[in-house]
Amino acid sequence: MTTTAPLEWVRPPLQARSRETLERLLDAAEEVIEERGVEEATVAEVVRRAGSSVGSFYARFRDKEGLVRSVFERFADQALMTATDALSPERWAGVAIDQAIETLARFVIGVLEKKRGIVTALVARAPVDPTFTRFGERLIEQIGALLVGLLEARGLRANHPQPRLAVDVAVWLFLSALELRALATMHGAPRLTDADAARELARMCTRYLGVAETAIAKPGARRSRAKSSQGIRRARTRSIR
Amino acid sequence: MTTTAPLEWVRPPLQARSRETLERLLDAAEEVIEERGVEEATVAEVVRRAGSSVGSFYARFRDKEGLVRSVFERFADQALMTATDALSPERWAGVAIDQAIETLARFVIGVLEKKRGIVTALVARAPVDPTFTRFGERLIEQIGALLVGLLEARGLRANHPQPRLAVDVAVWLFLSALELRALATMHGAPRLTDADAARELARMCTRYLGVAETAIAKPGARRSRAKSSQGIRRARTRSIR
DNA sequence: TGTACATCAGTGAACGCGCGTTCACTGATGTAC
DNA sequence: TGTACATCAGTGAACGCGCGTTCACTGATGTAC
Repeated sequence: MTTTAPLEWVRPPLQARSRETLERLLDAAEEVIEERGVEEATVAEVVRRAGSSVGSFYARFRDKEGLVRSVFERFADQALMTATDALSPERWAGVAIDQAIETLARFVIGVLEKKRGIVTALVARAPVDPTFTRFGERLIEQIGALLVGLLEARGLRANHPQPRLAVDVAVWLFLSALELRALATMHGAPRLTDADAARELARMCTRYLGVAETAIAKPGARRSRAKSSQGIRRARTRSIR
Repeated sequence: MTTTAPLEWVRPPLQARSRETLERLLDAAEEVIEERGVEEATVAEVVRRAGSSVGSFYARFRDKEGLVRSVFERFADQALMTATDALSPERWAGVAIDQAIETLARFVIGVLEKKRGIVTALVARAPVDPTFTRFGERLIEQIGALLVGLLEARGLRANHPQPRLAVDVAVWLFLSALELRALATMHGAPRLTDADAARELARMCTRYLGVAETAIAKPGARRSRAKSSQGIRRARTRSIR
């Protein structure tokens, strides 16, 4: 009633000092969640890692839930930005569509490996929290749109009664498979090597969408596509930390 | 040291009465986990629903973790049994492979909708607990083997450098996609209708595996395959509760 | 430039709730003779 | 068939740990004149 209702998860900092504290708290929280999960990320532990104090914490966040949401929201934003950057048509000029998809798959595998903890937590929250359900939808939609761009730049169109839907389905399959694989790949050797997984996902996409596949390397063979994988490496460094 | 080390999650009941109590505890726990998640499934609440008592609980289970593991193990067993039953070649005699897959997809969608809570909990545990990682692998392997059987019964073989691997990949894609979709589909209308999802998964499998697709119905059209869907309905009633 | 004051930012001990677990006890079931 | 005893099964109050949250206080920063 006094001021505009502050129904936010994080109280905006007003000075540089507290903005830095906020950043440190978010970083520390993301770190602990990544290492030990949301349940283990106690306020005391987060605060300790951030070199802050309990009081400072509650000056920034309404409660612990506010912290968790903020971490997730920041992560979701980064993911969307990274996707946009990684899928810009210029980056992939001159690269065959299936090879582009394969390289992208390897990139996503790498990211998910580092972010397994948060991804797990996010997936676990989706059934409970509409916010994060919608995040997944937005991710698929946006990546779908970008993939359409990649196809159009090559004069390709899905051989399918509903080409646009087909692209979204392909993205859905691609992301689901890699996400679940990332969660399960923690213990022991993975059922499928990273290389196999990436190659087969590319094959699935081209075959399902009915866009011609170029010669996909036989298992064991190596190809060098220095240019495109370099581009991806840049993208990772830039947007995903 | 006294007897053989009882390193089990559940102390085996010795009388009929305590066996019934154990069942009621497991049922109650599964119920609460399904409705409100593992965290909310407190010992007090489980015991209350089971019409039992805290003391009885600790007579059966070493600790709360023992309960959770037992619930998961029971669920995993049921899932494997159901899969075996649902994929027996006799059940699908005379049904085109893509139509069989589409029907199976619809069945899995139905099951996952009812078991969303436990599936979520299982997925969230996979990164932490090798037992449940392995459960996922076993599920894929077993379903893969059964799918090969379905293909062979029709004289089909994956058009792929490594046909057996391709089948496993298809199963991996199939299950991952439906699992993640089940988690995200809780709020509001799903991005993709159940019918669309099932149809496209069937299309993906046939195209990726390179086995001919029969005429897949256009979106909106209805087909009746009373016989096969009847079979599935029986399977659900029998093995999955 | 200096002073006074308001607000922001930070600190950590203390509190209290919720939950898993223990334990002393009562009742039921099985077994030996 | 009956009696005595051992073990199994069940009960719920009490305990204590861990964790989120509060609060009274000190120090830093910005602003008005």
